Formats: sequence, structure tokens, C-alpha cells
Amino acid sequence: MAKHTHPDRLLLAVDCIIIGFLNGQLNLLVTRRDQEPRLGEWSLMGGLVVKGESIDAAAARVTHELTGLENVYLEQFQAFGDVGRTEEERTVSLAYYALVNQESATSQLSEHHDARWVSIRDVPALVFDHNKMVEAALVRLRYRATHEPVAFALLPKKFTLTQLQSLYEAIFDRPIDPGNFRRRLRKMDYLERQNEKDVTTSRKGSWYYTYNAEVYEEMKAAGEEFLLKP
Amino acid sequence: MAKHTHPDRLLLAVDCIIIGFLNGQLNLLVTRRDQEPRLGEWSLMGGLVVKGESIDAAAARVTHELTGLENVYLEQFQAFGDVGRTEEERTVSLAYYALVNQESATSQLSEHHDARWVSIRDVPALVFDHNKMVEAALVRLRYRATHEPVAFALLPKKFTLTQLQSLYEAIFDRPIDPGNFRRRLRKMDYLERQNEKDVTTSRKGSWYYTYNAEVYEEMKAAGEEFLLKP
DNA sequence: CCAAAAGTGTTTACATTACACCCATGC
DNA sequence: GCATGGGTGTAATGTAAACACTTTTGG
Repeated sequence: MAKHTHPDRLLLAVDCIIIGFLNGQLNLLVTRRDQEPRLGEWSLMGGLVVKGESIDAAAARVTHELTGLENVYLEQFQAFGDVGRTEEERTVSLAYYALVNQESATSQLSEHHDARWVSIRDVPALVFDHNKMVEAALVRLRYRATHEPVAFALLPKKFTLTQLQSLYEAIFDRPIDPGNFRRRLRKMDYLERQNEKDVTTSRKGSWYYTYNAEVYEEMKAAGEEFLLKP
Repeated sequence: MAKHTHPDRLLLAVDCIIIGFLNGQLNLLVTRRDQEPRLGEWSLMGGLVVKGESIDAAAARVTHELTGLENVYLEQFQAFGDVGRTEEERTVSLAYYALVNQESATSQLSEHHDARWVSIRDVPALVFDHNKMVEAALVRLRYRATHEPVAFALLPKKFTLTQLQSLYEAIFDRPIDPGNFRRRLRKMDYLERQNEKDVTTSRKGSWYYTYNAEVYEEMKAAGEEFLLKP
């Protein structure tokens, strides 16, 4: 691949679609651009891939810079490389989406950036092709959430099945039958019921559950599939 | 994204997993590298993204250079950007897979490259992380083929349902029941039976079909889903 | 008429849907 | 005791898998 005479070099960036979940809705973390062009406009959090840094590491760094969080769920889903996309310097951008626990992320929001959570259903105009990136991220998230248990990254460690249902309803943007939803969950041994109830939302209280990734890995290794259709 | 002081620049390439189908099996088009490092070793066809060229255009150009074909089905599916992946210069590569009609492609194979079709079940050791790319391409192809009618890109314009079944068996690497397969196809109005039979494979002869993309787009617009589970 | 591939039909098992119903408890 | 969200059960419908069956025609 490497031409040894005058190779064409360009800028390579990552942009992160950072997604949280609060009060029954999915939210997107956006910032104001801190440089030209488009200084001050709403934008995804991004950054250049620097020397000696893998692209996944760049995405983790960018997410960390804004949220303060480590070990965030990140998936690279598309490269955006149309010619005039960033207006000035030719930049190709690798888009990643991140699933974070919104409470933790909010409490650690870096004050160096002017950041804000917006509803995923009401994303403002973003710079460049960032709105397209958000759309593509949601498509990929919906696919991933049906085939793998990634949604738990958006919830606190302990959560109720009602919260989980509400999350899936937000991801797929449609109501889900509680009976059918729960029946499917009942088969998932990696959901572990705690001896503790959330009593803030109802008289009866609802059991807290935790997600056990090890158990899931075992089931996966045994060939069993995760599937939660919308 | 653009730092105006000393931005980090690196090489950006595309690598194409060019897939064909012949005699009941999927095949991969590989070439011998024509430059250092790893001169002469088996490799995917790749090339640098050049100035003023979109990444999709780069993939189309690279595919065209080797196969002579235009308007090839191409899907970008993953960026590979680990630090030492290309050994010398830091290169990030965008992987695309291409679905081509193997007969047409073979007849137009560029003589400037030392190219060869190999069975997808028996891919030789390729340079760098190219074997990983092939694996990832197959995963994506399998997903795409169940949800969208892309498989037709691998077949001639006219094909029999037996050929189509054989193609799906190759993609999913498992036998398919002819009865059930045909029943599902019967509902797909974008498969149009021609007044012509292929009489080379059986006494009875089997009808030729064509794929009508316009009809599919209409059905898609009407909210109907394509789904061909493996 | 028979072999061999093309193509059809039918039964069965299973999963999904829709919805009615019961449970627990603070007020 | 009743309103409220939590949680369960079940009959009906739809789909997919397995496989037996019919069709066609060159030799």
C-alpha cells in the first residue's frame, strides 16, 4: 500500500456518537466546536487519530475526554469520507457510537467542553455530516441490541425489568407488550434477580436485576443465541 | 477537527474483498503484492485514497483496476487501524467487499496484476490483517444477504432457482431445503420468470428468472421486508 | 420406462401475539 | 378497599422444518 514517492496523506479523525438513557428516552451528547471552521456550532465529540494510536484507542480517548468514563462500550460502524465533508482540510472520519450510563457520564462531564445532552428524537443541526452519522449509529445500535446484550451498558448496574423494557422501547421507538417481553427475558440466565426491590415507582415494588456478562459468554460459547426482536 | 499546527497525517487505503460465485462455491479474488514490504505475497487488492477522491470512489477504482468491471456492488464494512498492522508506514485501511459476477470479472481480469480466484473455504495466508478482513466481510455479507437482495449481484442476469439456492447454501455454508426455499421465493414478486429454460442441467429443464430491482424498491417503499433466513 | 433434477403439498412443531387476569401494597 | 404499576397465564395465529410426493423428458 505504501508508495515510497509522495504518498497522499490526509487527516483521519474519529467522531463519537455518545448515547445515554434517562427518563425513558435515549439521549445524545453533543458539544460546541472549539475551533474553526464552524466554531461554536453543535457537533459530535471528535478528534484526530494521532501517531502511534490505534483507531479504537482514539475513540476511547475522545469519549474519555468528554465524559471522564473508562471502559465504555464502543463500536466502530462506518467511515465517512466524501470529498467536501469538512469544508476545509480533507478529513476522513471514523464514526463510533458509545453506550454510557448517563448519570455517571453527566456527573463526570468535563468542564473543558461545552457539552449537553439532547433527546435522540430531537437532535439539533450538527456540523458537517454529523446528523447522518447519528442516523447511521441508531440503525447499527438497533441491530446490535437485537442480537447482543449491549443495552445493559446504558443502564445502571441494578435495574428493573420495567426500566429495561422502557429502554428497548426507546431504542426501537415502539411499544412492547410487557408479558411477552418478560417471558423472553425469563429464559436469559444472565439476568440475575437481586434480593432488593425498587420501591420508588410503585406500591408493589419491582425486583432489581443485574446483568452477568460471564454467564452470557458461556451461553454464547455453548452456541445459544441472544435475540430480542423489537 | 483540523488542527492548524502540525496535524498528524497518515496513509489511508482501501482494501477490497472481491467475491465471486462459480460452480456452487464462493470465491475470493487475490493478487500478488507488487511492492515492498511483502512483495509477491498474496494480498487483497488495495490502494491509497488519493486527493479529491471519496473513499467509495477509491474502492470502486481499486475494484475496477483489477476486474475491469463498473457499477459493482460494494459495501464498506470496517476500518482497520491497529498500530503495527502494515509493518512499515502507518496505514489505516477501509475494508470494502465487492460482489461480482465471476464470469464477467474473469474475462476482464487485468493482466497488469497477478490475480487469482481462490475458494472462500480455502483462503491462503494473506499479508497483514487481510485474513481478518475476509472473515469480517463474510459475516457482513451473511447479514446483508438475509436482509437485502444483494446476492443477485453474484449471479448472471438470468439464473435458475436451483442456482440461487446453491448460492445461498454457499453463503451460509449449510444445506437448504428446496421446498421451503422455493416457497419463500414464490412470494417475491421481484423475481420474474422468463419464458426460457436452462436445459443443461436436467431433462426437465428449469426456468430462468431475473431480478427486478425496481419492483423490489417499490415493495421496500411500501414497507415490505426482504428476509431470507439461512 | 427409468433416472434425475425440477418443482409442489402437507403435516407437525414451535414461536409470537394479543389480551385477560392476578399480585402486592401505600394511601 | 382500591388504584397502580408489577407480574403471570393462555388460547389463537402464523411461520418454519421435515419430508413425502408429483412432474418432465432425454436416453
